[in-house]
Amino acid sequence: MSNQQILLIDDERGISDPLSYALRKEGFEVTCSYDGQDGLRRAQSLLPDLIILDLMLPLIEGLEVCRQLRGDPRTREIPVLMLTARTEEIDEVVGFNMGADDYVTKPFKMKPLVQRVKALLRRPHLKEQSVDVVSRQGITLDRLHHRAVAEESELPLTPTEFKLLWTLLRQPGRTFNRNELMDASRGEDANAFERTIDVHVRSLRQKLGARAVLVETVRGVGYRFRDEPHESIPPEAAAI
Amino acid sequence: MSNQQILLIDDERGISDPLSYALRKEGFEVTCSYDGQDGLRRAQSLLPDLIILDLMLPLIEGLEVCRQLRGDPRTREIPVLMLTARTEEIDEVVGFNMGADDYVTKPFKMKPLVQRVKALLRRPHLKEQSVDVVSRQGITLDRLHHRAVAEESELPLTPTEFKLLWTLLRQPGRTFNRNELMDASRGEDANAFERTIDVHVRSLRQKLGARAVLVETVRGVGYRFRDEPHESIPPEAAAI
DNA sequence: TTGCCCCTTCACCAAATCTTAACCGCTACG
DNA sequence: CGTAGCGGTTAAGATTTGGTGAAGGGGCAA
Repeated sequence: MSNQQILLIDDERGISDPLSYALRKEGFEVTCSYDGQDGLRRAQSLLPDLIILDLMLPLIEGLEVCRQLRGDPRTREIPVLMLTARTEEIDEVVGFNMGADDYVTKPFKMKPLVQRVKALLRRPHLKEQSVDVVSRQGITLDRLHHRAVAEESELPLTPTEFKLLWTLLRQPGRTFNRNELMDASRGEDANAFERTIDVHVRSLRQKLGARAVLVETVRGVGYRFRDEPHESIPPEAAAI
Repeated sequence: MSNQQILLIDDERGISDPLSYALRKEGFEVTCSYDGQDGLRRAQSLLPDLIILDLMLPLIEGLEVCRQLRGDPRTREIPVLMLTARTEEIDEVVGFNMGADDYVTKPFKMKPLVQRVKALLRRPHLKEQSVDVVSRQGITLDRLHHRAVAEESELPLTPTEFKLLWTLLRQPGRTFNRNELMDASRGEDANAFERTIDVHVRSLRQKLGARAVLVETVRGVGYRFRDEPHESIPPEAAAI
């Protein structure tokens, strides 16, 4: 029981069985569930370290399960890896902005999937690592498909704008100075006119429309993505 | 930018100037010092994230500076990058085991040096890495997010005010003279009208409202942040 | 090659912020 | 009391910073 626990919710035994086998061989403790309702119940009682969730499920479908997981404070933080059958479904997932942390399309290779699982589990607090989807405040970025969605409607971002937003979105609330944004958006390269960032930010804001306010200017420093939900900054924690 | 701060101690302007320029362009906040004594003082008031130290210095030579930095608990953990003129000197330095964290021989290329600097800063140093959050008496400063919070409500500080408060807050009870506060808030530049600080202190106090008393005036010397584990902060007087 | 898209610069403006300097009142001390 | 020194206040002027419109260049596909 000292191992990490994974809850696998999928009704297709053809998927479920080999996957659970593979995961167990990697040393994980795997619990299987074959429909949404049961999966949800187990998630809430087990509080596993990770949930692998099929999009198409009997009784309650995957998206709804995901939504409910996110709605419950006990399960809110558990990483969810979504399995989808068709590529188009991804759009749906991304579009509904259900907060899956990553997803994989079926059919999938076992190795890469296990890798993704490990990556998600390795991530302790920071939302980083090899996550391909980031989603905040109604904006979802998928860097695999290079798609940006804001509340159903797709955002036609240019590569630079995308990387910029990706960087900001990955660490909401953190302020980045123009240099950081510079080499985040433009690979390496280094020295360019810092103000270039401003121009990109501008066009980004234009495309974000009403959501433009989420990209905040921190005068004298740089930019940051608004991060409101929680307020708690460790009070007396980091004293010298 | 109240981002990472570097103290550069080197008397050769031919080295010092271009290096500080390069580092600033990378987004660091650089303070220069041109002799060992001054450098040591500044290190203790600034508590920078990194110190670049020339081995050959007027007044107090580099090794001695390094030794004293290591002897002071406040500066003990700050990474030191040593600059030496000749390769043989490195052996000497290493031999004395003064605890420099890295060495670079002059002449050096700018790029690699900046790389080393970044590496040192990235490294989760001995204990905990550089402090990004400071919190005292109900006031919390977070330089990563660039947020100042006093009892739930956010303080809209200007960059200078932020740095000022950051400096005071990091060493509560310690009195800083106006020069120290000057180069803490004004990154470099040095001798401007000292009274400028007074004006900043005033606007800082205004924004602190009831907590203004925490920024104390030490007549004839400078300012300090109140340290005493104070009991109750004025209850109703919160309005400005 | 042309046209289009995207990135980068540049110039200009308004707003935010910093500095300076003058004026005041308070405090310490004979 | 009287005075010098020091910090508090204020307001105006100087400077910095970010927003914006537009021009120029490069890459790429038609």
